[in-house]
Amino acid sequence: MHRNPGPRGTCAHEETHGHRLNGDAVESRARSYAVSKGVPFTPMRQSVLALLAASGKPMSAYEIAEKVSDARKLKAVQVYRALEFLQEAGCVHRLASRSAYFACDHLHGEGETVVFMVCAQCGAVQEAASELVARGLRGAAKTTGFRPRHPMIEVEGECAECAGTPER
Amino acid sequence: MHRNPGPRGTCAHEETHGHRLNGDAVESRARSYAVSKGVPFTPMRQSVLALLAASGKPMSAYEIAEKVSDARKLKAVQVYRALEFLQEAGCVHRLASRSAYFACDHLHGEGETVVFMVCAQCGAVQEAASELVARGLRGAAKTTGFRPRHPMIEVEGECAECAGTPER
DNA sequence: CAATGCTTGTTATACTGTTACATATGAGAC
DNA sequence: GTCTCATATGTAACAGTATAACAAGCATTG
Ligand SMILES: [Zn+2]
Ligand SMILES: [Zn+2]
Ligand SMILES: [Zn+2]
Ligand SMILES: [Zn+2]
Repeated sequence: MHRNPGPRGTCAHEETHGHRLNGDAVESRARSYAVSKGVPFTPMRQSVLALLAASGKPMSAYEIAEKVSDARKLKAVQVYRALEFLQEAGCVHRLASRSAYFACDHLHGEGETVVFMVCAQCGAVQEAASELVARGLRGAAKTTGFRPRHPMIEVEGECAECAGTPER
Repeated sequence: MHRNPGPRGTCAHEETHGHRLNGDAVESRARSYAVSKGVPFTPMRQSVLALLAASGKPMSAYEIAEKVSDARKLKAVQVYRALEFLQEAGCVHRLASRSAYFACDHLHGEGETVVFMVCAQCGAVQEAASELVARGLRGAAKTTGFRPRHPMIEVEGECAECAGTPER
């Protein structure tokens, strides 16, 4: 469903949406990953990813379960299973600060240190890789001999729109 | 309980303990905060803080409820209330990546950007403030006009001890 | 004493996530 | 085709995390 709607351009009513992303590109990344693992990209996985990509904002697993495809009401465990696959595929991230999940259309390199910037007003998430942050983390670790493996960086704040349009 | 045990030096069996911290100093910080807010530093708050400080490792709220003072079995809500106070007082942090709480004996400045380094093996947490990370975050935010407020940085990895003594 | 403000005790409930097991589906192997 | 195997799905129960609501206690103060 909702395949090939043409180019996903910016649309006029951003306030109801999260950061617009290219759902087709995200989905094709998921498909590639599925192929590479020799597993199917099932309708279940497709639906969850499509919902997240269309929303563009973080949603809790239960929120996803309610809203997926307007049809069959999913159980939480089904959503978690789909999310597990999508996270492995790199199409979805988990926001620990909110226990929420969101679609990502970036292609993250292996050692990349990614910063999630979460708007406290509208919930939208922006991502940025920062080599400077990565260096800072390595420096912090070195002072104590800590061996860093998986950094998790989430910054709460206000996105440009919400900061410019307070309380709207 | 376990007041004035003299200087808290390193002890011989670190594997069962987290990073040793000065429980007295932490508690006195909590007392100061209580005074400054005109509220009491109650036995409830004292017990929870003492347990966390003695353990030196992150514990879940329910774990705290079970282990506090060996006596009266606390309800979760009581633990959460104590933790709320202690977090405001700056004596306890929450680890979002583990939904766990740990005592902190640092005195964090207002805008300080703190990195939590969590050992995947032993669970111990080390903290370090990094101005370099702070600059990196500001840089990442600037590219999109994001206004950062509360960074949350948790790095999973291995502490020096566990990295040096794998699988022991 | 009475009023106020905060803490505590208690119950219930919401939200988040996992385990276990039965069933279905789909791709090779025979 | 059918068997077999691995994986995905359906279903139920449960474990773990966190908050809401309200009664009761205990202090300080007027
Ligand atoms: Zn991403
Ligand atoms: Zn916003
Ligand atoms: Zn700290
Ligand atoms: Zn360790």
